[in-house]
Amino acid sequence: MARRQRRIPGPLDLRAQAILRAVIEEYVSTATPVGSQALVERYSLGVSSATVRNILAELETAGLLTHPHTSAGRIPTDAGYRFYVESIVETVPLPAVEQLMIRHQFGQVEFASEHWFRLAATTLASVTRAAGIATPAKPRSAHIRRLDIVAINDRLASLILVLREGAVKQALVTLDAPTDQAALSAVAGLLNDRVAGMTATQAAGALARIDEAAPNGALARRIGDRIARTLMEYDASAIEEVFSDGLLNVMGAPEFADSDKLRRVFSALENRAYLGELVVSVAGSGRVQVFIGQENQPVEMREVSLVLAPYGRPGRAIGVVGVLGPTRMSYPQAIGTVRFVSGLMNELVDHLYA
Amino acid sequence: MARRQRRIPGPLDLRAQAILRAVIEEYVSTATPVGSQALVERYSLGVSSATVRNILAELETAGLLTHPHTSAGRIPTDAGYRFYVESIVETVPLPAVEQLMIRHQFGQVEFASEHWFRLAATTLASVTRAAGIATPAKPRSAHIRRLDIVAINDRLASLILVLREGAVKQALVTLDAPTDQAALSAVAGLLNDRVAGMTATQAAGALARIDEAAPNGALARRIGDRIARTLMEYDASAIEEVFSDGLLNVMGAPEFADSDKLRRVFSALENRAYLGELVVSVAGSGRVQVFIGQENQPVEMREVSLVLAPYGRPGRAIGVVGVLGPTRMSYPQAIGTVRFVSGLMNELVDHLYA
DNA sequence: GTTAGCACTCTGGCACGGAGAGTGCTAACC
DNA sequence: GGTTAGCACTCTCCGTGCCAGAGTGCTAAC
Repeated sequence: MARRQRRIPGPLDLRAQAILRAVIEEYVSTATPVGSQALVERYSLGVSSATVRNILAELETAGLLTHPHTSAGRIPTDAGYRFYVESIVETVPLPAVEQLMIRHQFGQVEFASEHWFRLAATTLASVTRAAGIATPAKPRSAHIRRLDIVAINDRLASLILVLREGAVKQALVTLDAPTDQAALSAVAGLLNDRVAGMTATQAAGALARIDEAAPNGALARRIGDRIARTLMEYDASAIEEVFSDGLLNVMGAPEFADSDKLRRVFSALENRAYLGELVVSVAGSGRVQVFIGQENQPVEMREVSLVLAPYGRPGRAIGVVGVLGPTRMSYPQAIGTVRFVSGLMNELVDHLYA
Repeated sequence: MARRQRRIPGPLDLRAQAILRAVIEEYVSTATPVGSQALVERYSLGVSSATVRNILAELETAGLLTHPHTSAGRIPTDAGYRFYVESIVETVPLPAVEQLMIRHQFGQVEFASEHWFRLAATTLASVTRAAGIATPAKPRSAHIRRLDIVAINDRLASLILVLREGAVKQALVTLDAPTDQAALSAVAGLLNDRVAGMTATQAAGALARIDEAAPNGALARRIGDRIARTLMEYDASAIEEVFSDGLLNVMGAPEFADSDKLRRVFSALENRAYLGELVVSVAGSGRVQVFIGQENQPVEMREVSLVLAPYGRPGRAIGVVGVLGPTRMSYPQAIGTVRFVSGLMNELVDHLYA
């Protein structure tokens, strides 16, 4: 059987594919190594366990399955899952009933766009029984739609920036001299005229041309600086926030009975650099992406899988929604669900920009 | 030794207190049951192990220590920790060096008040090596300082409410008829005059008196309703958000090697009702509160302890900062740190309201 | 009241052994 | 040639027994 040796999974005959599929699906649902016996009993393969054993051995030399030890059943390798996802199984769209239910839930929170991405994570978590993750849609470079300045006391003001992309940013500004709300409103009016519709760099340019000698000029300058800095900082961060829900689902999986594994995954999730990079790459791809076990860069993530999809408008704001689960997860379902939710988020964003 | 039987820990002689203290401090640092031998070796008690054993037995009948099994050392009970915290140990103020370091960190984020409470949690986590938790300061009933309306498209507007307490709330409003920014600004001006400085209920009253027949009256009415609802919803939630950091520290403790315990604690932390109640009670108390193991209402929290303190201004906004750790934690240090951080937060809030 | 001494108890680790599961191989079969 | 029955073999898992070690509680002496 080691006759047709192959390193990369080549064209597998249909029967082998069916058996690989059966092993994966059985393992996904039972979490225990799958033996030849169990396969012939539970799947109508039309062959005996001995034949199945031969094929299992083949799949193992092809690198798609392994053995925890000699007398145990087979479990899929990461490559096995990958092959399964790419070549064997067609992704199942989310059942219409669930689609309707989710749409209904999103209807409930109606127009509180800042909560959509949280709801997306929660929904993904409950449908897939894994952890749902989501980031708010964030533009590569934000545009100021409008700014407002509110006095807090005579030396302190709150700067409120409404972005074209829907987000609101807030910052405090200390003032050199006692200033009342009237002066602040005047400056707000002035600056609004100057910077509305601009990005951080454009605004910085426009603000540099403010005449400090003009009435309220120094104040406008000071506040202008704060605006530019706030926007720059916002643009500089790849992700604003990563919201996750249902981590408890993942914690419940038998592969995480050892709390050390959990620790590793959690610590990877606290690593904003990694997540930011991931989000950027997924956002760039424009479609559902699957990262299985070893395919994840950080070692701590090598025992889990991610199914991620971007949402939003490429030119404008982009965010990511997805699912995190053990490598032993139902990929077709996860992919279908993530695809649906990202589509739904797209609709919502479109509605906002229409 | 069962002569002076007592249910509630009565006045313990000084030597017994010293031994209880030694047991607790030894157990806190080693996480293994403490035997009489170890005590005489590591603490200069001036008596033999036999005497120590007698006293340990006394402490056990007093309910302050237990035995995992006959031939094991002693571990403190929750009552033991409670007695230790209340009667034996004086809380240690945070070392000046660390105080300075923390002040410095808070200086770095300068005036982004929305981030203070996150930083507080992060700081508490890193200093105490447990999990830090914090909520933003939230008023019992919010006051509108100012409102602003920004058109998103001709049927959709973003409502921005700046609260006296510093927070900014955002909501979307769908419009019955196509409306431009000019009309929205006019309505914003009108409503600002009407509701500035009001609470939700006051605003609802004032808004009810808007004449729908007046120019822009219907629009003002619609937006007014949205304002009232947004404020009501904000007031209704006991807590806005609970931010936690350093949960990894807690996960690392040996008592959580079993991932099921972790699961329980996490699920309790997802229970907003419980947290809300807790925050309210701590906020009401006005001082550092310690909840040890069994003293926590939810069963899932019976294996951890909380050290919490309120911050903010009683009449206005109040939040909570604190630490969550295993019952086997260094209470004096935790209390000292929490006290310092809540004091620091008070200073910051005062500065904002001054 | 304190202490030395000692019997007693319980855990944790380790070796052993049998049951069970599943494999790989061989030889027969269609 | 592919398929299958049969079987020896391997490895885990689990329960049992055993031993060393830690620590207690008690007693009797100081």
